[in-house]
Amino acid sequence: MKEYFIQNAQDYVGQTVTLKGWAYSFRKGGKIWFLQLRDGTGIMQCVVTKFDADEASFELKNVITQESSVIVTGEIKAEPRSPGGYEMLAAKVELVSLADEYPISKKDHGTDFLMDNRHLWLRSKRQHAIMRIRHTIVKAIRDFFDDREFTLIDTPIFQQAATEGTATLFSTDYFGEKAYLTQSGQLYGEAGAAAFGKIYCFGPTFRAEKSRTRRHLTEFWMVEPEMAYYDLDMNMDLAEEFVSYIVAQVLEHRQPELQTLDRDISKLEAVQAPFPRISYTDAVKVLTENGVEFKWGADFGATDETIISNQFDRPVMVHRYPSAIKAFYMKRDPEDDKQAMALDMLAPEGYGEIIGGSQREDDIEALIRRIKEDGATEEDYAWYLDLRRYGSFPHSGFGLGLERVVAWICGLKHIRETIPFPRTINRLNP
RNA sequence: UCCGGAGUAGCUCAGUGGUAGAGCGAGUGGCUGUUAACCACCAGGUCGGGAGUUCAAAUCUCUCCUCCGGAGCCA
Repeated sequence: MKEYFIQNAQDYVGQTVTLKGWAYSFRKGGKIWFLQLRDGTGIMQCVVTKFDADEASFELKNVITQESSVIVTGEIKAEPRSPGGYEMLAAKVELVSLADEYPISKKDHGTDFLMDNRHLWLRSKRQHAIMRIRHTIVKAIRDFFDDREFTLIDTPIFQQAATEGTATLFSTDYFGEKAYLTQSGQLYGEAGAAAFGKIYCFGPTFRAEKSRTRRHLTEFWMVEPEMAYYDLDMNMDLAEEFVSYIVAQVLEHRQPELQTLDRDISKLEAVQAPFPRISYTDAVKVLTENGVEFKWGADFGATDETIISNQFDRPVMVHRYPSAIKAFYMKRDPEDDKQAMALDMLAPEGYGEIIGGSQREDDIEALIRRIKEDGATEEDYAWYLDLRRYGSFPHSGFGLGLERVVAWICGLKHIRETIPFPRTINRLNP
């Protein structure tokens, strides 16, 4: 059976087709009514008149409600007066199911109300645009790595130990044993890199931090590539190529959606490699020059990140952070032990950190020393240390937070709109 | 955890001691080109919960709850 979708309307001009969807909105007149039909791919204006449609179809105007499911058959025409440029002259409108009074009207609603109705809110134009851009970003991520000799290695969500030791994790009972929901797949990714050379994992990540800001979710998606024989510079080369590719793909495939969101396209078009790279030490100078009192050794706060990223029109990579504020597995700078071979990528326009990564420590003695400094034991990291014991190798990787990238590319004020069903400190439902 | 803000009709809000309000949405009627349509009519309230002050509390006081924003922490 032939299926017809609204997004392909230009191919149907002059044809009589059947569209299946929901009544997004309508205007009712005495002898004519307009039905905006939503089918998940787009919105089609259907014109139902007393003369062109059968009587039962026309009289539906007296009963149909917003979001009722309907099947409409009619001829597609190019029509400049229609919002989408095309419209259907309906011959038949079949009511599949009459909807109860729909909670979401076209007027303003508060975010909390909309989030309580997130399962319905997803039907709206704006949310539709965001989710389709998210989809394109996910596809770009997979295509990018799949086209560059990376192998997908899925890493476990239940983990026995924290990856970085600092963050608060969700714990759960695992048949009498304590297990944590993953904070990162990286350690497993390193095992993958030793087996396959270049790998990536891409899945949900959990943080139990009681963060309450527009940049935080308790459950979010992270993609983490890990590359054998990559040093910090190669890591940064890959990261900038990766992010420029994602932005380019969205610009190529999602112009209407960006327009729906009123996104300033020129800001995205500026995102071209190479990205500026500055050391942590230079970033501190930038802060000092901007009147911020900042001591070398501290971590950047949200406003510090904004000041740094505002110096540039594209993402900036800050590298060589103080080792004291970075994780134990990051390689130390051979030229200065106080610095770790870490990199953070800060998105423009104040969207903050979208990538965190590093060259990994490949010296087993240095690694053991740091594990002990953190109060852990060699046994805790037995299998991880094996990776250094059996053919240690220089390697690097990074993690990119999907939702922050979606928020940035879509120009959203809050990260909670970037994922279909956000999980935040105060939201577990719907 | 800390700091700040909010809670009144289905929704968005106004209402600072004296009879509970508006717009939108719902309902009814009208309209052959609507784009958040328009016109007319109409229904709709535990003012977040509890306690207190007062002749009188949505309004003042105390307390609890819920939500929002920010800090910290992070992608």
